[in-house]
Amino acid sequence: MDDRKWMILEAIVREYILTAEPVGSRTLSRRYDFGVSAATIRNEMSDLEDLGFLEQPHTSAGRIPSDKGYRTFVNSLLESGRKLNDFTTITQEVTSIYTSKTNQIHGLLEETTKMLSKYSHYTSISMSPDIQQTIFQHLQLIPLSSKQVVAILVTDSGIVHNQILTTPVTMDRKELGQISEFLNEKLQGKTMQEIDSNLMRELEADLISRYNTLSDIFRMLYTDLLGDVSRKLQQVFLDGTSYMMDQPEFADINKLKTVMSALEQRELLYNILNQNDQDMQITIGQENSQKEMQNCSIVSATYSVKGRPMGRIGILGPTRMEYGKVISLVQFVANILSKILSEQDE
Amino acid sequence: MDDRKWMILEAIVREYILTAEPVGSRTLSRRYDFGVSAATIRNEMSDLEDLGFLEQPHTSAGRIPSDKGYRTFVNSLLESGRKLNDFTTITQEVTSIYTSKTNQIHGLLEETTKMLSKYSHYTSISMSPDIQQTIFQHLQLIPLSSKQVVAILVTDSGIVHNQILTTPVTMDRKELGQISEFLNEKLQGKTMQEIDSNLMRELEADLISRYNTLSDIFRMLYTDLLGDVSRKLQQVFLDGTSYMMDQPEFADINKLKTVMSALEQRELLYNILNQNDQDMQITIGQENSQKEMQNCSIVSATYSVKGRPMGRIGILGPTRMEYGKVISLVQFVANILSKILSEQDE
DNA sequence: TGTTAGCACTCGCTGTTGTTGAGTGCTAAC
DNA sequence: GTTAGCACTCAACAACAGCGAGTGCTAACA
Repeated sequence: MDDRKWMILEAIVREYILTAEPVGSRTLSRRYDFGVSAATIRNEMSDLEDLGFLEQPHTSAGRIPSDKGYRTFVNSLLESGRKLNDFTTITQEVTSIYTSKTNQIHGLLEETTKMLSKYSHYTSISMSPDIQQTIFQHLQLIPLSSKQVVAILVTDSGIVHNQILTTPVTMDRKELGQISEFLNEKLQGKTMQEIDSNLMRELEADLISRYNTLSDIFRMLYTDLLGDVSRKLQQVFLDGTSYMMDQPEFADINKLKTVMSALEQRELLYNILNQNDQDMQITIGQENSQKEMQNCSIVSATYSVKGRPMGRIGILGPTRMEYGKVISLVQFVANILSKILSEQDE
Repeated sequence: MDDRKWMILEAIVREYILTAEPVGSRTLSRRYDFGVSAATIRNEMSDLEDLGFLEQPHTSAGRIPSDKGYRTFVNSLLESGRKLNDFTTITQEVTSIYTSKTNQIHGLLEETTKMLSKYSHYTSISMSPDIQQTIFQHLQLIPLSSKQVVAILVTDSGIVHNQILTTPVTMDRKELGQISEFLNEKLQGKTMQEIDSNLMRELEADLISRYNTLSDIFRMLYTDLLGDVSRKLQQVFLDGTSYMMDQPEFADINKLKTVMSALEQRELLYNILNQNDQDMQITIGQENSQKEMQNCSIVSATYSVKGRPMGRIGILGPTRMEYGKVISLVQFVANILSKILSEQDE
């Protein structure tokens, strides 16, 4: 793959991203100056097709990039390392939106999703922190009625979960206080991941020996709040789905429906956002494990609190996506979000 | 408007809802037996058009119902009072879905929305309770770090809100305990609506005189959690948006986009669901105050806890909607939901 | 050997035209 | 008041031609 081929491929990708029309050799030679004629470009394009970087919708049309073509383009973007797009101009705006928001992580993520859509004109997704990665901070049990207890779990980075537990027997305030005090002492500083069934069994035994009392609520706490319920509690935020309809590739209502239906399934969203756990993750077309999404690309990044990765935010669009712009934006917003979250946790 | 006209109008509405094709006089006379010829029907249809119940897409097409036509049809459905559609067959399924769910209202509403879509094949919406209508039950302040406090508000019917407050000065556990104990005593049993700025000012004075201490956190509690933040805290659940794409009236991607964009605006969803506060509310086409929604109809009903209306659930579709089925379903689900919510609150 | 001009060919897109058929309104007879 | 008959309308569909952007191939050129 020589230099000229590379330049032509890049030009075709850029041109197609811009126009959404198959790119022909003449158009290309008119708009770009490669110092060779259309005929030469034609030969190069034919080669590029043989190599799998381009595709031809039909014989007498121009070429469009294949997934492999986009992939090469994107890799080169990433390797080049130069500033792709400059979003520092909106720093002010973004931070002001963030700080105006309640300092609850869900509110921040909701705003994040909105902003990603607003600035990219693509559909965007955020995912609330994987609770397993967070650190236990505080547990509080509040009696609500004779048989109902609200359990409040606070982990670091401002995540608060609550759960109503209905106990078979009446619990008095003192018992509840004992249990929560006990757990607060034992679980302090542990990551939620470390709080597994083994640990809880130990603690249960310990609790019985200490207070000579055993309660169902202890087990309920584990199954409903502390245990591996992370997936259940992880929220997905979605915005800008209607931007999908601006894309000519989704003019066909059936293609559109395939994608839109997929976007309604939380589990599926979770999967497309977590294909691997690289910090910056770009999935192009067929690379996507979810077949409903194989006409789409997803650019996502992790956000973190004090260096610990917590969740992902991302942008979803057709494979013909403005990768340069989108990658910069996602990276930029993920950085600010991480900064805000880390600061506020102090 | 004589009996025969009425029968013809009803037949046209039913036929059009079924086929989505303009209904002609011959089709009608073939499928229904009015005992008169197509020509007579033709005359009647012409009259119905003059009266504003029907419309003609173009000269040589059949007629379709106007909004007024649908309205008449729907009113008669409601007045007739007879069982429109029987959904009792799915009672089992619905209750089992509900009881399998965590007894948190948000989880229930999420499931409700999913079910409404699943059984109706239309887009559906739910709205979490208007916190103003709920009754204060408990407030808890948990110190998180030296300057951060988690405020937990529990109101009746299992609604728990939490909010992280960042105080300018360090609060000790005792002070927090005093404030929450004080407020719990004073606010017990009040509806959130009653907790207004006047009451809070009184309480603030009272608190100062009692403990000779004043804290910013008191005011923050009001502005961020107790005060008129109901709209902010009210969540909207949406599901089945992709069913919109099955409707031939939205084959035009621009019409579709208008509606889908509207569905992304929470404020707007709130408005369309709360056009008035009748228990069962049906808004047809142009009756809708939101112009983006004037190609749509919305059928919604309140759900309540122990007779107190809390929020709404609803179904949204094209004006050519299966009103009979949808009305029954919404009513049915709202009833079960109310029952579950009222029981669980005991 | 790589590059280029020329040329025949392909094929989706667009616009025209004709046909079909469901539907209408009107009129006159029942 | 009802109905049969009839001329008329008009969207939808299919067939067809012309256009134009694009291709691959060939032969000539540096």
